Amino acid sequence: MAKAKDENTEDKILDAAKNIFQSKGMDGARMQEIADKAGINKAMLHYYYRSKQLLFEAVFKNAFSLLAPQLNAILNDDSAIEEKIKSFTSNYITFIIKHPYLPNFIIQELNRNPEFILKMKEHNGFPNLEKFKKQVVEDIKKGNIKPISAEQLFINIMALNIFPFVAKPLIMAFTNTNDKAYKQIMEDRKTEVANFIINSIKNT
Amino acid sequence: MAKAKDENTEDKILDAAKNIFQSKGMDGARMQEIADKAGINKAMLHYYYRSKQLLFEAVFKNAFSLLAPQLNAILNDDSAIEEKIKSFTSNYITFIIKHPYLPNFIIQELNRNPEFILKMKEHNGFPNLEKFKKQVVEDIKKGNIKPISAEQLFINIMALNIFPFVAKPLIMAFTNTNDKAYKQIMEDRKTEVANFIINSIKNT
DNA sequence: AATTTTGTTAACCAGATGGTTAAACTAAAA
DNA sequence: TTTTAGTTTAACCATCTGGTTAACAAAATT
Repeated sequence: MAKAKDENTEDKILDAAKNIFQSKGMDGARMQEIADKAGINKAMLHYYYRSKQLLFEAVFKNAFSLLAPQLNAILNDDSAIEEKIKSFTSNYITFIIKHPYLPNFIIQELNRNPEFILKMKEHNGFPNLEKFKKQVVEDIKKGNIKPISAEQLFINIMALNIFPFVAKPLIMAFTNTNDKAYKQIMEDRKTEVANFIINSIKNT
Repeated sequence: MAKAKDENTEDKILDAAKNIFQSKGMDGARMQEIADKAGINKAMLHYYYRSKQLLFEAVFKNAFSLLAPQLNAILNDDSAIEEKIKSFTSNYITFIIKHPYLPNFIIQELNRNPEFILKMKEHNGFPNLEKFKKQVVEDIKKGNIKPISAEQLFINIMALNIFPFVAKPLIMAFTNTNDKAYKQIMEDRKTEVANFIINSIKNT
């Protein structure tokens, strides 16, 4: 993964930190390793980001702000619920294949430090269920879909999309697949998952 | 969480280590903290388990052997697929509510060290999909359920059951719920999830 | 050109951390 | 009662780790 050489130091640090933090977590990451990866002196990390904690937070916020818009796509979009689920599933899986460490990183670090989410909530663009709730209620009333709480449906959508990546080693072991086969299964899920959800909720 | 006082030292250590490792992970855990929690001298940890790594492995194997039988329940049981899903979902969620750190611990540490799963595969009783695959194929042939690959179905079942616990802080934030409301949602899922899955796969 | 500000480095530091050791203690065996 | 083997502790150690400092270099400002 060759880094652009015309990057300024601050960005070089952030890129390196992203890399190390996302694969090893806050506790497993070493400032020296980040400095080495960035090709600079360790003191520079502190010059630009003051402390490991602050550098970590910069990386975390960065990662989170990559994930949040994806979720908003399903929550605040105007399209029909069936369309939403289809496009979200396909887009989201494509997205994670591009950023494989992301969901696990966020989940792991939020579990280590749950108060952290409060800082994220302050940002505008933090995912919010209100609109989605209305849509679900409306669709149930119209008889388009079977009764289900919007929260449960939302959790199911997240679970089916995110979990397979978070639990990759577990799934590879249980299904006895190698990396290639796993990748294919994930590829299949781009349509599979949407069908699974829609089958479950649509009224026949 | 008062520990039984008649426990022998080895067990006291394992209990304390379980506690610390499962909430802080391998990297975040400190040997001194484990010793303190066990109420003994730090040297005892090394006397009984030689190193942090070996103590950790003891804890991990322990945790894994708690999870594996749960999965075998759905994979190697003889009951009908609909029954399986219902009982598994209910049992599994009950189980995790009792051991909230477990799934996250296993997933986190397997991601940190994916080769670790190989050691687990050696154990007999390691979950295996073969029987479940046959059952799914059979049920599709009979027209009981819609066509779906056993792997995808298995992944979906795991995802819907496990993810909400792994991503607890995320879900609480997005659905804007407190601990009590979250607990209720999980309680509801004991039946909700099974219905969701069965709705999706059963032929009408 | 002189000077101030910003960026960068090597060397260093204090505290934490996993692990060791030798001695003390305990209880069971001889 | 004495040995002996197993158990426990306090003190210690080498290394690692996040962070600091002081000197230096390169821009930017005057």
